Amino acid sequence: MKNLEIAKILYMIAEMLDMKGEAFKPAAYQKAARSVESMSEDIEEVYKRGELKEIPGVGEHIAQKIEELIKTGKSKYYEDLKKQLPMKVDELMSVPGLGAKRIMLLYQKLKIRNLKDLERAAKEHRIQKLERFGVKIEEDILRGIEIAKTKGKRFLLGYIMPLAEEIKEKLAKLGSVDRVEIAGSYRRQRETIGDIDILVTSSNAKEVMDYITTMSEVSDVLAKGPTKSTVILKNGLQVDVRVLKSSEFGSALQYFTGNKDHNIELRKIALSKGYTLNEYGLFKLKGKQLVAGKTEEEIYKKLGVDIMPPEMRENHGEIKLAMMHKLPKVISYNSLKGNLHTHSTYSDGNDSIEEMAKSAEKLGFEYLGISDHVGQLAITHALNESRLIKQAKEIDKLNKKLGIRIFKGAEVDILKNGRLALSRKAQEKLDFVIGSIHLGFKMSEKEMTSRIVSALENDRVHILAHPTGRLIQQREAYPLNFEKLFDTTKETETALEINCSPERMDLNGELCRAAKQAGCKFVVSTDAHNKSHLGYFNLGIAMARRGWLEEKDVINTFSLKKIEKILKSK
DNA sequence: GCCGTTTTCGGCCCGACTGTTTTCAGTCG
Repeated sequence: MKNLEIAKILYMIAEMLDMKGEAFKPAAYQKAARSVESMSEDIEEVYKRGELKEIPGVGEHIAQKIEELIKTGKSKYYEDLKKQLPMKVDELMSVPGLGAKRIMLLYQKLKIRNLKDLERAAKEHRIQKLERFGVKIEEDILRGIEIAKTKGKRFLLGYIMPLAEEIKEKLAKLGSVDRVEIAGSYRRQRETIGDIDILVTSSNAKEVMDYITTMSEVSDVLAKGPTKSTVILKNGLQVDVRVLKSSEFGSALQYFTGNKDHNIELRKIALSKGYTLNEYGLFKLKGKQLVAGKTEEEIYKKLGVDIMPPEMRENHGEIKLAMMHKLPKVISYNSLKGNLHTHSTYSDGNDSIEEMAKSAEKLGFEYLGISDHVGQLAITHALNESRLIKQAKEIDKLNKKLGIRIFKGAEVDILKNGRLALSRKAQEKLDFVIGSIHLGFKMSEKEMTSRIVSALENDRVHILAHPTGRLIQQREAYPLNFEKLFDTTKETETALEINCSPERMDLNGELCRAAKQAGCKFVVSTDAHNKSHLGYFNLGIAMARRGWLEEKDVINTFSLKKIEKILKSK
C-alpha cells in the first residue's frame, strides 16, 4: 500500500473519531497522517526495517494499524468505524463549512450520507429547520456543493506563480498598503499549492478587504471580515488575505509560513522558555508582555533558534540543528552559473540554439548545455548520429559568435537492457551526456535499479536526468532502490539532476537530503524546451534548499573553467 | 493516541470569521 493511501485512511480515521466526539485522538491520527503523507521513502520499506514507530506521531497503536494496512490492505478499526458512520465522509468534508460535527448531525437528523442526499435536502429546505443551522448555512451548503465538485485539486507551483505574483503586485499598488508577502506553502515553495495566504500591512484594512473581494479574478467570496477575507478565484484557487499591524508582521509571516509541525514545535519551545507564540507576536507567559513580533528574525532569536529559509521549515530536524547553530548555508537563488539540460528545435524544443543561448546569456549564465533527445521516443524527434554532427558544427559557429559558452550534449535514453541509445564512440564526441528513462517504466524495483546502475557504470554519463521519473499529479515515480542508486552515482561521479520542470521537480527535497548524506553531487537543470522555460531554474533551487544543499553540492554553481574540467574528466 | 532537558502520566497550538445565538459552537487555517 502506498504512503498516500495510508495517509488518507489515517486522515479518515481522524475525521470519524472527531465525529464521535473523541477529544485528542483525532489530532494524533492527523499528525501521523501528515507525517506519512510527507515522507518520500516508501512506507513499506520503513515497515520492513521495523521502524514504523520512528515516524513522528506514530506510536504503538497507529503502527499496528499501518502494519495491518500494509499486510492485508485493510484495517479492521477503520472498517468498524465506517460501519458505525455509514456516510461518505471525504465527499461531505470537501464542502466548505461542513466539518465533523455538522456532518454527524446531518446524518442523525436527516440521514444524509453523500453529496446527492445533501443537495436534495438543501434544495427541499430541510436543513435550515435543524437546530444550530439556518437559511444562511443552507445557502452556503448549496454553494459549497458546487465548489466541492470542482475542488480537490492542487495547483502546480510553477504554473500558479505568475498569477500569485500579479495579485501581490496589485495589492502592493493600493494607496494604503505598505508590505505584501505571500506566506504558506507558496513561500515554502512546495511543488503543489492548495491555496495562497497573503499578508498585508495597511493603514486602511477596509480598502484591502474591499479590493480583494471585488477584483475581477474572483468568482466566490467565502468570508469577508475587518482584517481577513477568503475568496475563490475563477480558476478555483483559494486566496486568503489578512491585514496586520507592522509590529506583528514578522510573527504573522512566521506563523502562516509553517509548516504546521514546524510551528507546533516552535510554539512548544516558546512555552518551555516561558513565552507563548501566536500570529501577533511572542509574549511572556506571565503578564502577556510583547517580546518580539516585527520580524521573523527576532522571534527565532529570542527562542534561541537560528532562522532558516522557508523551504527548510518542514520539521525534519531543522529546528534541532538551528538550536545547535549548525544549520547548513543553503544554496541561494542567484548562484547558478549555467544550465546543462536544454532542448532546441533539433528535437522537441521550440527555439533555435542561438535563441536559447542569447536568452541564457541575458539571464547572466556563463554556459549553456544543449542536450537534445537521442533515442527511441518518436514524439521527441530524437537525433541520430549524423544529425548530432550537424548540430555540433552549428554550436562551433555560435561559440565563435556569442559571449556565452555552449556545450555539446545529448539527453540519451537508457534502454531496458541498461545500455544507452547512442554508441560509445558518439558519446565520446560530446562534451557531456545525460542519461534518461523515457520509456519502459513498468519494471520492478530491482530491474529498474539495475537498469540505471548499469548505464551509469558502463557508459559515459555525466548526469542522471529526472531520477525518479515522476510527473506530479500524473504519473507515479518508478520504484528504485535509492541507497544503491545514490552509492552508484557517488562512485561513478555522476551528478543527480534536480529537474526544474513544474511537472517534475525531480529530485524532490527529501531525496536531495538523503542523496547528499550519501555523498552525491547535483545539477540544477531547467530541461527548458523554449527560452522562457530557462526561468524555471528557481524551482529547482527551491528543491535544493528544501534538501539542505549548499553551493558546493551543485556543480552548475561552478565557474566555466571548473565545469569544463569536470565534464572532461569522464 | 502520542510523547518526555521539569513528566511513563497528564498534558495536548491558537485566533478570525460566521451564523445562530444573546454568549457560543463550528469551521478553518
